[in-house]
Amino acid sequence: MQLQFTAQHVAEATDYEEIKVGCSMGGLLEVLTRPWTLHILWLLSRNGPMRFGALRRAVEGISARLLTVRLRTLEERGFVERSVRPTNPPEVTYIPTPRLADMNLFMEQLHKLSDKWQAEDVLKHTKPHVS
Amino acid sequence: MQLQFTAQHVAEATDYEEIKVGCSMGGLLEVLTRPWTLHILWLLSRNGPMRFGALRRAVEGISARLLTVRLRTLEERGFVERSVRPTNPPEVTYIPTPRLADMNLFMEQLHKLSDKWQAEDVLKHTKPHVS
DNA sequence: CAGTATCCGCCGGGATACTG
DNA sequence: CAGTATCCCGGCGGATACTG
Repeated sequence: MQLQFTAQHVAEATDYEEIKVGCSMGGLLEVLTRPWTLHILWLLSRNGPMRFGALRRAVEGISARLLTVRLRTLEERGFVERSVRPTNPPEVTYIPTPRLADMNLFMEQLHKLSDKWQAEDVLKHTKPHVS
Repeated sequence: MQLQFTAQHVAEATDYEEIKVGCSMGGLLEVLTRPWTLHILWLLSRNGPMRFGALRRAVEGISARLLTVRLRTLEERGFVERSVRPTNPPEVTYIPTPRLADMNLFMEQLHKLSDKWQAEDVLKHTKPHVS
């Protein structure tokens, strides 16, 4: 949209009450922003299929219980497929779906942006005064 | 890894433990996935500048306290600019920055995806059996 | 209007123990 | 290995009251 906003825009910034968060977007955001969720998706979309244990170790600090809960939700939402090999011991692998591949596109974009912004912030922080 | 930002008195009530991801992405995700944050950004990036009250009404269910906390963080991270007109009553407007405009790009993508996925899910639900 | 200060209830999520 | 069941605590965030 627009990059620059003038004082006029500020003055006009009144009655926006009618605009709400879109329904499908709202539900999606609610799921994606639960703790660890994006981290899990980020790992799976970059690494490809991962076993439960590997995921558990990669997502440092998460408990088994919560990882299970998150993966179940992601499975319901169609972001991962759960593949079980009933061996002994069992081997459960979580496989990214095409839907997750779609998400990977903009997760990479966000990753690039985060690098760019961090670089900007570091510059600003190490050079607080203009000489 | 993470920039130190201090808004002690305000932030201490919402002091999340840092999620370790090992790159700039981690700190960003940690901020963005706090409750309401993406909703706020989504609204601002679509609507342009909004006043505090309008934002409060648009982000249905959020309390004034938490909205303030979130906006402070977003200001520190450079996603919004806070503009105060010391009239009586005061008029405070939150203005999207170029950085938020960058984010808008992939938020729109995510929005499109969310619509697409919802449509898919509805189809799958109304047509459980393939004829 | 746009916050801030204070209190406090609730539940998300960790820890632990156990199973197929 | 990949979970599930249960208990329990900390702190997130809402509610309320107040101010410039």
